[in-house]
Amino acid sequence: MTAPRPGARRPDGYDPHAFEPFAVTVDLAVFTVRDERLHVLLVRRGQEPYRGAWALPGGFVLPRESAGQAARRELAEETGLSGTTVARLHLEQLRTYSDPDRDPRMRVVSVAYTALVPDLPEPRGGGDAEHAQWLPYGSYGPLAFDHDTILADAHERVGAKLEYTCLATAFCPPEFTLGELRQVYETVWGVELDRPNFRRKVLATPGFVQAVEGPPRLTGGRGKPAALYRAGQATALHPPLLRPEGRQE
Amino acid sequence: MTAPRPGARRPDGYDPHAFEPFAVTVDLAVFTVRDERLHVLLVRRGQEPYRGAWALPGGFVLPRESAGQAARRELAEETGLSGTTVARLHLEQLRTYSDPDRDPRMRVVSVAYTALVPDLPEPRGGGDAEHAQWLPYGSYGPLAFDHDTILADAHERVGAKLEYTCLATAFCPPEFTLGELRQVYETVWGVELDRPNFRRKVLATPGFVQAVEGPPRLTGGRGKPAALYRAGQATALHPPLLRPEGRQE
DNA sequence: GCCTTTATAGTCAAGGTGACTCTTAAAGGG
DNA sequence: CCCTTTAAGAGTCACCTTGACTATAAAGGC
Repeated sequence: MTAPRPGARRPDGYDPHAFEPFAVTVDLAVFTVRDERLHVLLVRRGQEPYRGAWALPGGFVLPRESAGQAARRELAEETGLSGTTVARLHLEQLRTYSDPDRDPRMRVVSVAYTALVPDLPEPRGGGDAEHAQWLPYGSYGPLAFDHDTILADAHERVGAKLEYTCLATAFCPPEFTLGELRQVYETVWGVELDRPNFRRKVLATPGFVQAVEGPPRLTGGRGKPAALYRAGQATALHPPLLRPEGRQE
Repeated sequence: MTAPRPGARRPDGYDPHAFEPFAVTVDLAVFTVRDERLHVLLVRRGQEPYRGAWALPGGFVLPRESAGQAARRELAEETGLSGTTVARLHLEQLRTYSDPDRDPRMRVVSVAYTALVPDLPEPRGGGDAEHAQWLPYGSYGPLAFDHDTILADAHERVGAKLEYTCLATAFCPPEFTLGELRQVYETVWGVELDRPNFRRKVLATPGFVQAVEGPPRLTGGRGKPAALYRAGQATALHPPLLRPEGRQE
């Protein structure tokens, strides 16, 4: 009834040719906050199918690498960032998409990853169709393949993780103000948060952020200069920072 | 540098033979609560590698099915339950394991699923090595392949989801008492919960459970007979029901 | 009839939350 | 230079949730 299987109890002999070969790829949902809007890294397809449509960056998993290694390699290639820089970015497996018809050409199983990055300089060759570009979330037509679904799942996941992890600092540069951190929450959730309450909750969570000693200023904008903070060593938030009319998956 | 890729921007022509073929399987971490202990469904391997070791049930994804369909099919085969019964069980994708060396024979990428079931009758042919068996969580030696890792990840995920979803009812029969529901939390989390407080929180969450009209009793054990409840239509818990010294992923 | 066990009701103090106000320190415009 | 605008940051207050705890009710075992 079924092919032999690694790790199963079936008595059949093991035959490497008795299974259907699949292509395995990774797809990347890369988010950043730029100009107070959530942006996504996308590439324009130059061939059929979906020629001319936007798609998530990604690529094949190579013979000797794991899906996670493939994702980090693709992220470095698409953003033009150095390997050491990419190694510090937040990259997390989202889930795997395996509908038999998700690619009209052949059977492709794709492991999707979500990456969160601070506002980076425009990817190498900005504006060049050869490289990925930042687009405001939602500001594009339908994406190729099932990438709209993947991106929606990724957005939902990021929004949920902001509630109970310190993930928001991954969107920020090494040193940031509480206003910038609040911007992350407001941008991803699409809501406005009360400034004093946000401040109180963040500072009340040990290990979320830690104050930077230096001069308590960082100007360029209007208003009273804000103190600088660095990401703390905590990874989970207790208690969680729930969004106003919160839902979850 | 890389093979051509569906959904990417590369200008290369598309060549279905330029990628490495992978086998794609599903692995199942199936939990239940039996005799106040958390149990897992395992199969004993009858062949090398890991001959004689316990392993998670699972199998190949067939050419015309998605990973989710494969998982449900395998679950029906391993438990001996009917397709309609299995269709009602809670089944959820956990994550994908793709280390190049996770199977010594060949390249196998496995999509892991977590299933939660009420205390079922022993799988067909109970005690028969041909079929899966329930074992108390942790009561076995090292599992085959990376299945210890998968199972630990699944356990962590289930524990976390009990906090902010109505998942616990998936462990219970159609009608259950609040004591049984509390048993689920205590068993999965490995803690004791205060009865009155647990009751207050569950009943305060709209849509978590709904009272059954009938006679407010279900006896067989000691103590005052408990009222019966059914699972409500809610899926998320607001506010969450946090475990005592809670951690998360 | 007593003791044990479990369900269910109720109390209370501590702490977290949302909504708000007020002050301070900058930038920009006339 | 003054006044307005903007944002940071301090502080208040009523409400609600929470954990810890006490009390009562209803069953079974001896």
